[in-house]
Amino acid sequence: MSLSRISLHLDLSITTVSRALGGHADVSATTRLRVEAEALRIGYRPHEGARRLRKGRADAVGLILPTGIGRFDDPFFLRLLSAVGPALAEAGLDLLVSSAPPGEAELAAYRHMVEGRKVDAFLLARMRARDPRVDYLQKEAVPFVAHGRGASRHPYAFVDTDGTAVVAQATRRLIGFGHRGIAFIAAVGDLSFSIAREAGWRLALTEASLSTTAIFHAEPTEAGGFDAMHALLRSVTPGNVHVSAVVCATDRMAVGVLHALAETGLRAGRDLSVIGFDDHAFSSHTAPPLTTIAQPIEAAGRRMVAMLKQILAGAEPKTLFEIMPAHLIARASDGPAAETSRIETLKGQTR
Amino acid sequence: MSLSRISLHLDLSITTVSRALGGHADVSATTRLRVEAEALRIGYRPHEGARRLRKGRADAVGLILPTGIGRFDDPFFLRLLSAVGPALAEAGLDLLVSSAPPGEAELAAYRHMVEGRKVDAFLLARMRARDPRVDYLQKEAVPFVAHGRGASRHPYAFVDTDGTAVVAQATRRLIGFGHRGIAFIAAVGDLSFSIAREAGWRLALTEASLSTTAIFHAEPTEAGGFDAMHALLRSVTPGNVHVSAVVCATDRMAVGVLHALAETGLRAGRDLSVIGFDDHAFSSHTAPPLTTIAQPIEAAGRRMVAMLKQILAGAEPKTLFEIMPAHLIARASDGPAAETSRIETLKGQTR
DNA sequence: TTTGAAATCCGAAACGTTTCGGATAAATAG
DNA sequence: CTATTTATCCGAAACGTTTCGGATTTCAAA
Repeated sequence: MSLSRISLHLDLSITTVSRALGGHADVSATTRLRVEAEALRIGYRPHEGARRLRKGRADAVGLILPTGIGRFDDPFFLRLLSAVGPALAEAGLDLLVSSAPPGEAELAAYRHMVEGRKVDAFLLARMRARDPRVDYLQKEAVPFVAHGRGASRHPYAFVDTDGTAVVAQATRRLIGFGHRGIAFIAAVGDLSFSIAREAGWRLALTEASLSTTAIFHAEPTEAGGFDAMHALLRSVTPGNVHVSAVVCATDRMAVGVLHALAETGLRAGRDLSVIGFDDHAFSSHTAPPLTTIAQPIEAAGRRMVAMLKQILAGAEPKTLFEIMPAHLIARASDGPAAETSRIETLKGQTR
Repeated sequence: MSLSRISLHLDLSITTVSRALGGHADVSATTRLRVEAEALRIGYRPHEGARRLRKGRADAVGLILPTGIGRFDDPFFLRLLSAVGPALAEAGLDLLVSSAPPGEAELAAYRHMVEGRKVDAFLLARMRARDPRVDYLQKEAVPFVAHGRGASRHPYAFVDTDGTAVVAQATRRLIGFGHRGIAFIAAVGDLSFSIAREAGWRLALTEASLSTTAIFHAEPTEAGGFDAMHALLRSVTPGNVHVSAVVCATDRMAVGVLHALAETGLRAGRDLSVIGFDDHAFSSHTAPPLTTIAQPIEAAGRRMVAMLKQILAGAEPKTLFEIMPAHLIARASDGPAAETSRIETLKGQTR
């Protein structure tokens, strides 16, 4: 109804109008101008459905948010979304979003989009070490770009933060402060970001010949960090490592740690050093303000879109990857180690 | 290529296959079964583009995230998205997401989806009192359901939280605690949720013949709350109202208030009562845990989708609305008023 | 037996786009 | 002046679906 409107009005064929708008060479400059003017005048927009039907692609990409405990309101995704949205729009790609808890429902959501030919490609976030999503998408040969990387049989396109390097750096900072017992609170599951960050902690500790036994696992939420800190406090008994610092896999966990600490009367930054990861908006407003690590989420999102465009244009996914640096933001939740472990003395006091 | 595959294999016409799958009455039970079996066998999925082209609708709804300072990583949107995603999927509707800062770019994003016929309807969040989005969509006759409501010439479908009632209740609680100077920290701009909440504060205060002059405006972020609290502290001079409690338009602002308070040495809950709104995940882990108000975001999202289905089925938008109750969650950031304003004594001390 | 209705099926057109393979006219080369 | 290239244009088909308006067969009512 629409290309034909222009063609009727200008007394041209539909073909010519289409090719004029498409920027093909076999239409004269003057007709192209006429067509463009008329298209503008009537506010012409190609019908997406028709174009997709004809061209066989959807010009859309899918993103499925992992919901479920601890994942469904992580600021990470919103930051990623708001970076990815405009970048995609500029590339003429639509973004189809759905959400599903990891597991069968999640794969069903991916299948739904793939089989309905709703999207040409996917953006994947929150990678897991062994990720069934990449197995599925590679089997179906639908392209994707991941944020994070796991241990996959076949390589894929990804952008990742160098969590290992920066957490090692943060841990060395704690060692430099004189801390000798440094715990890590990891996320449960095989979330690749947590694994990488844990590796950094482990690296710095073994470099300095310190123990890596003080590791705790919890949901990557405030409540998870809270529980993990309680477990840590319970686990400290004479003979164990004297933990005086904690690095957390995420800021949200660090907030829970701070809370658990405040409950006991211990002062974060003085009695126990705490470092987080993500530098979310609330992290500079905790008590005390959280020393944490900032990762370039928005830049990563834009880079992912750029890669996607390359893949859609025929580039080989395995050649596309980028590891972005993150940097430490020193605030007030860490500092020099006290001479004696405050946790120990606390233990002695309370029964 | 696909309906025809089935029709060839079963020696039926494409028409019959289509109507069998479509559940029409003019196809015998036995053929319907045969068709369904074959469809299942080859994993048939209708081509979305073709269907859209033919039926003239997109079977998709749009949601444009308001980005920009203070908005781009609000947990609210993620919670809304994760509720709305599965509900929409179940209704056979796709969700197209983009993001744009309020203003010209935002309207352009809406136009992009409308004019490309990418969506049949919209979900609107973060309503403003005078919202150019509703003007545009009503002018174009594109259906939508909003979360929140503003002052619009023509009524529209919405679900909203009864922010006024519950904030009034919270304010009365503070009055019951003996507070007489109760400030409100509102969000800048004409965000309808903030206006409604402010009205509740105003209502309870005038009921009790108390002053409503202590109102501050800031970005609805942690930093905004932090700044507003500083402004509040500065504004307290002998002769002014003695503020001993603050109700914040959002939890994120309350976090900033708590931070500013901690900096001065004042204790929230004892020296100054603070109440937030939203009950985000971090709110039970602040220091002290935040007394706040929980609103049913997920239920609201599902209700919005239900309304959308009704509108798409022909219901009149102005008949569809629901105001959902919110409830107060008492934690530790508020409590009885001290005899003398702690802020006053602080003022006296510091120079 | 005839007639009409009911049940079941199907051909063809249409949705709006892109593209293949020419067609026509003008310009250039021989 | 003819032959060939070049510049523009266009008809028709195709993408996969739904639906309109019959067509055919079957069956019961008259």
